Amino acid sequence: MIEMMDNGILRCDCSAVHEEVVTRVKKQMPKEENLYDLAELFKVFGDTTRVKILWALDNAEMCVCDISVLLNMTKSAVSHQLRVLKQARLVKYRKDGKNVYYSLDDNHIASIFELGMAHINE
Amino acid sequence: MIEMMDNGILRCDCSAVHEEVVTRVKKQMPKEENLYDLAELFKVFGDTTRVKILWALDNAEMCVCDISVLLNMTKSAVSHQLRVLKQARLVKYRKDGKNVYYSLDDNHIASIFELGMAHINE
DNA sequence: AACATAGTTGAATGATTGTTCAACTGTTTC
DNA sequence: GAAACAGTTGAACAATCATTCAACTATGTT
Repeated sequence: MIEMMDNGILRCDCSAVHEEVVTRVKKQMPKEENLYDLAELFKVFGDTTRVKILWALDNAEMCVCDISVLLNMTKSAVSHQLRVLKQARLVKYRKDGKNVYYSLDDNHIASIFELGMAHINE
Repeated sequence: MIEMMDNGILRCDCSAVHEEVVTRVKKQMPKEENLYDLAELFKVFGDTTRVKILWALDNAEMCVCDISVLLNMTKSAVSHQLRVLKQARLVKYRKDGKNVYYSLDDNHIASIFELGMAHINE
């Protein structure tokens, strides 16, 4: 039997065509929480500005002003996005005088981007 | 000198602090178009439902009804998301009678998800 | 032919989100 | 101390998006 969800109400408007497949796959699925976190991570990658920032920081440590000039955006817009990247533990920063220097905080990023590019150029 | 953008108007409200870094990084950046496509791809990954569908299809070929039961969602909602995945060339399908069977159309997906999980569990 | 089921589709809606704007903090320099 | 600059922040706005709903197509069954 198909396992019921939390509330016991089946939202789906059909009966399983291949019950054995569904139950088997259900067992092999990661925890709901992990899948949610995974989607949240990709959501961070799912914005042109953030992708550009990450790609840039993969090449060099940069301050907010540098990134602003590079991407031709306001410091504010860049700062907002850096905050998102910071919260996702993708970038780290160090302060030096008036400047705040950002750099990558994860060595998986380049690999993930490579794989993404591989899919696009196919 | 920092290269001007298309319209010649600098949106950024500051002068580059490290001009040489900016120009060097700018040279090493991929084409605007490729970075856009990359972000678009990750945008597809950036939704819990789609992540679940892809993870499920990595384990077995399934029809819409199966996925609906597995995720406890309406066929309509699942079908909408399958369309997005189809457009991104991430899933393919075959028709058989009343059923439409979906399966993965890219062997990078599992690797990308693995790397994403690696970042989360750190 | 009529009916049930699998799946798709378009419009509508509520929620999320990226950028802008203005105001702010903090550091350096004159 | 005041001006200048780097960076942050919160509210507001426009745009995007995931799900729902209702109507539809198409295939199989009786």
